[in-house]
Amino acid sequence: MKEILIEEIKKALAEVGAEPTREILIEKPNDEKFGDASSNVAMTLAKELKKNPRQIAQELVSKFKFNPEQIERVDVAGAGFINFYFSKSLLQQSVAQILAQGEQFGKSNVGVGKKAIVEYVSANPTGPLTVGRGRGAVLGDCIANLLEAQGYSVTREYYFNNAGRQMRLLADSVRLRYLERCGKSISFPDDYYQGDYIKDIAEKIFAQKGNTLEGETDLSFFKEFAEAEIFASIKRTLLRLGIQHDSFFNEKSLYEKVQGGKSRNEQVIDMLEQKGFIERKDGAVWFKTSLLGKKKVEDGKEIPVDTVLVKSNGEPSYRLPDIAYHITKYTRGFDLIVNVFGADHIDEYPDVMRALDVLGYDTSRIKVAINQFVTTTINGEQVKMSTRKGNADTLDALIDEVGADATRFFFVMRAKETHLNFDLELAKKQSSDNPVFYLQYAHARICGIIRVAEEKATLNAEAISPDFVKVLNAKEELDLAKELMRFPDAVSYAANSLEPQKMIMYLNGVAERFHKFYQECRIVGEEEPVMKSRLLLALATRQVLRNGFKMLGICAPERM
RNA sequence: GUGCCUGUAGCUCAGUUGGAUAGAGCAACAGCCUUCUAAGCUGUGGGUCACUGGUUCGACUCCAGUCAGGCACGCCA
Repeated sequence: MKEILIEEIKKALAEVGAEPTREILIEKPNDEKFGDASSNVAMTLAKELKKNPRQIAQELVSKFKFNPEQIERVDVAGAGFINFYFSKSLLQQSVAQILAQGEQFGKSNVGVGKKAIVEYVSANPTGPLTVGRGRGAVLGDCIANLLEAQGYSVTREYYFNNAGRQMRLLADSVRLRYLERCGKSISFPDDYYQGDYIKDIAEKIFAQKGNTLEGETDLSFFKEFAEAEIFASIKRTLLRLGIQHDSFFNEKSLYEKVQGGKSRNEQVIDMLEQKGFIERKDGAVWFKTSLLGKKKVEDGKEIPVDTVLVKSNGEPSYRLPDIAYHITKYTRGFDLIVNVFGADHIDEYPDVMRALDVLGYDTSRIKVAINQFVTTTINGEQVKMSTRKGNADTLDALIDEVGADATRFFFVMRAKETHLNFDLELAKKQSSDNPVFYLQYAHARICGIIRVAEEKATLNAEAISPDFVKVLNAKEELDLAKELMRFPDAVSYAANSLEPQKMIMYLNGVAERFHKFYQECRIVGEEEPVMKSRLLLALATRQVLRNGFKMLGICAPERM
């Protein structure tokens, strides 16, 4: 529908002899008396054409040739808004169209033939997922769903590192707990992993091996055992939320030699060196980010800053594999690269972008979704989340308390850049305060109506002729149809901005319109044509809710 | 100290390249169930859009500064 309006505006502009300098925007006015769709195109052109915006709008409107079956009338209002009013038959037909398209309704083909990669979670296997991680996990998953709905072929990737200092620390933490379990007295350092899960892993080792590993000083067994346990637990937690990755990318592979005898890490250094961005000093290899404008300010003076890629002990810093990893996203042929990560990783990303940029990669393909932290409060008191300290609020515990649907919903119902305050006490309450119930209730209600209607009127709702949509007439019916019609726009809007919460906002509107319709319009017991037309509308509403729920990854319950 | 994010109703938050009378849920108050699920619907009250200045026909939106909170600032990952 939007396309039709934009097309017609473009045609009219051409006739008037004006060029649309900016994208033509169609909005839904916030007051229904201003029509069903609105454009401010006349006002944006006022300055260039040196004309009164109202006059421009009038001229455009006089050129419009709309099908009266679709657009009833067009007005000019306010400072120069062009307001469109949809005709009844358009709304009626849209209901039939939704039912015909079924699960496909809301999908778009803008991404067909394009490959997208969404990297999310990417937590190293050092402990259970925290509540804070859950936000990025759900956000990333919803973004992947939305992109799929846009037609992209989407790869969901988890990038992880099972080497390095943190893993050694983890392994030794497990070893010490194991010795403790064997009855040895140990001293457990403060900077080791404190969580109870370490003891659980040690317990498992003890159950399998008894005290045969007491004298073991090599950490590799402990490391591998702990890693396998923790990874399994992470995957289990994610699965509870319906999250499954297609690909697990091990950072270690970037250290391994590929054809030509060099690792991908080394290749990055070679390429940067060719471009003149490498400097070797103090025994380390530096990326000359200072040449690219990186600086810090100290005592009012600006100091250019370079970045270490290989430490003086010969080990790469994490930035080097990060760059190499991103290059693989290009070489693997992804057209759209989405990275989802928490605010704590905000500093590494400009370095990666700088490197990709100087190496000639098109960084406009990369979209970054940075989610702010989740602060959890218990009894009004803030709890800091840290895996190492062991007082972490685990994502698993949260799912136990509030269920998978509410967990997913809570994490994406707010804009990602807000600091989400997750009140555990409130979330535990399984009451009607819970906003996810409002949506799901609408779905359950529809299912209930259809059940009763099929029983009492002995009919098959799915088999009702779509011709009955022509009976739809009441304001509440047409308002609901109008809202349903907007679904495809809502999906692409949410997908383009990587903001699943816009989907929730939209679905809330649908539920609201449905509840109003329900209040005013009875279905069962009405005359047959009216009943059938309303059943069609209810079915279309159910379809939109289902399609939307699927993108959010929440259930569509038949009863509540 | 520097960078990024945030500040909108009592609370949690929406607010579409700057546009029409700043919205929703919860909480409060008042109504609506002999009829398809009242986890719903209707209505009322509630605002210095953190503060100050600037840009312009027009600013919650853009710019500058101030205040408050979060995060990050390592040859840790």
